[in-house]
Amino acid sequence: MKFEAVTIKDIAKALGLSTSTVSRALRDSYEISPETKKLVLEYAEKINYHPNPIALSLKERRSRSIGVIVSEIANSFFSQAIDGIESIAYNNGYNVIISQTRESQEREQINLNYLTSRSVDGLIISVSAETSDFSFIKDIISRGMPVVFFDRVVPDIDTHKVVVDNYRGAFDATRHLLESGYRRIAAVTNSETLSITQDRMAGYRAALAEEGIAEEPGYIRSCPHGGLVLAEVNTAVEGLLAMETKPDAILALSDKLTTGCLRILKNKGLQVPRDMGLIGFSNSDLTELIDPPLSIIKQPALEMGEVAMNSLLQLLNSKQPVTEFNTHKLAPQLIIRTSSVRA
Amino acid sequence: MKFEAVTIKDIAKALGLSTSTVSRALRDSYEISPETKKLVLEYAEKINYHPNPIALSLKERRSRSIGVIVSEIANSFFSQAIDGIESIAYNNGYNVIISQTRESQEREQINLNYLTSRSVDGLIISVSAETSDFSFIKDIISRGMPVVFFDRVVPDIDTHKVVVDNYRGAFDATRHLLESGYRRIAAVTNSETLSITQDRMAGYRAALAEEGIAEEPGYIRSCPHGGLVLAEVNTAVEGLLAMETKPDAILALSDKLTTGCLRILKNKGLQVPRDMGLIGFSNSDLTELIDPPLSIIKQPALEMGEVAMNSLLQLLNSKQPVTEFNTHKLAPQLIIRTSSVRA
DNA sequence: TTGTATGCGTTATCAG
DNA sequence: CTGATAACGCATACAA
Repeated sequence: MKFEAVTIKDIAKALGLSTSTVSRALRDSYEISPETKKLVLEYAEKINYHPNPIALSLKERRSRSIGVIVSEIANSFFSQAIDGIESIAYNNGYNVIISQTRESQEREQINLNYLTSRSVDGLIISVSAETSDFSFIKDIISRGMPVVFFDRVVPDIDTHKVVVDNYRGAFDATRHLLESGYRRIAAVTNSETLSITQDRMAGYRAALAEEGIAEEPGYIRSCPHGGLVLAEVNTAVEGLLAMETKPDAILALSDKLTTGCLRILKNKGLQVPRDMGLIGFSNSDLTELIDPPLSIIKQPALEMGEVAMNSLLQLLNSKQPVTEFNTHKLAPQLIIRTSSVRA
Repeated sequence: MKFEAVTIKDIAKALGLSTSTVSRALRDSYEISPETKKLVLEYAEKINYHPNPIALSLKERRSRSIGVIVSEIANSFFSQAIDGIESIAYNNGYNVIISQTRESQEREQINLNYLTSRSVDGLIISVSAETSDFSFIKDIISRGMPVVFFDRVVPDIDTHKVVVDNYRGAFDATRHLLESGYRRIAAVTNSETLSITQDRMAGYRAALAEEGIAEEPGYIRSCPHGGLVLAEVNTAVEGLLAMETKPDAILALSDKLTTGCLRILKNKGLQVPRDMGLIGFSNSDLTELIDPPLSIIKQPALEMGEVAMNSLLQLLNSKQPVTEFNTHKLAPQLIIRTSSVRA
């Protein structure tokens, strides 16, 4: 017994009307008599009629669903952002289809392909760490698919973007470390190709430069898969600790990297910030409960999701092709929790 | 410029063939000549043809997408479960549409209604805390919609279910507290109507009974919205602390409740487990980094999601109506991290 | 005010 | 081997 829904035909047959009359009655068309309308509406209600959205999609050439592509759902930042996206989507009658790339360019391509041919009406994308070839995304945009980037954006693609001020976040955090007395500040970074990595590194460098501190290349350790592969983080931190002049603090450039660094330091018996300064981007909900509480740079993930979805709605609802695009740059929250006095 | 996809018609026209021939060539039908096939396939490739899945859905009466209904996406347990669901779905060519209820029965109804009106081939549901009337879910199942429950199941609805052994989890945790010397163990619980709450409370009670400890009603504090509303948790914990014979330990029955209790205790200057024992269900990723590390009952969320999706696939792929249903009961992981010696 | 015919993109059935 | 036609469920231009 398959899930068989009632169709307009069933109503028409039962009431001795034509499908078009029923259709119009259901849509409350002005050209249907009140009696017929009442008849149809009541019967539809009674047999629990719901229009088939697939048929509607085929007709209207839109599905009222949007696709979301992130690297990993089970990540505080992304799940909070998806929460925000879903809220706005729900309020506007859109379904949200999610898919994850696990930082793989190939999966990104496949998902993109799948979703666009799946006739989603629009896409919200945070690109994968591995992706270097954006021609495919460019292509679907140029073919008229509304796309909004969030978090990991592609600078030279012209469309709505939603980010935090990554430069400022990293700058402020680095400066805070400097003000706390740290001088040898290392950076554990995400894939270098990501916009967010570049912006954050720029902030890091600027803060150091401002203090007249020369950049020490050995202090910059990149994790191409952004901490998704824990071994990468391990290598990075071990590398730092093995240096002759060890850094005295670490700036971690993503959620996973922050908790990864913290975990590794702890495993080695090093306490933060007593033995090593640490501050990083994070949206985990327990950083305040760590003892001593961890200082973090927090992104307004929920709000970013909401803004992204609202931006997408704007694209979806505009009849004219949109040519002016916004880059929404929200403020990151620098949350200082540890005593600022250096050990 | 709308996103216009290439259709079979375009290929047919360009190649001077009929749509049926093109369709068959694309599906590699045996009745098409190799030359024609080659011609069609190459051209399709060239112009980047992809079949319109909406048209296919209409024809095949299935959408190759499934719906997931949870109370909140931005929750470690659920986001990990969704991760697992998406992985299996992806491997099997299904899209995942997520929606959240925020523990509201009304939103659950609306989402259910929206998803079932044919746009989804099956559903994976974790019911909302508020829901008491399950007739609607019963109804859609009886009408043939494949449904799998996970985590929060409805006991008297007959379908596949995926849970952890909640009884055992709570039982073991409570016994651990008892073995550590705690005697006045309180329980901060989720909505009483939830299956998981009942099972966990049964485990809690059994462990106490085994030790000959009488149940103290004042020690059981319920949070109808499962910690989604922080004030609820606050009231619960404050209530416990205000009692003349305060409890010496707390069993927290959900993710949000565990971190909620911890946060509140900390805010009051009470340290766990020195001043108050605490153990609870949690899937947060930082519990090991708290100092002293927090003991938790962890659910294999990712695996639960995978099992749920696999169960749903079984329903989706069976031609016969399924009459035998499994309840997959996975083992919760009791992770003891704090020193077991009572203060 | 209501009914008939057409099309959205695809495949299955039936002809040729 | 290939083509014309109907059907999936719905909305709408066109008839009546």
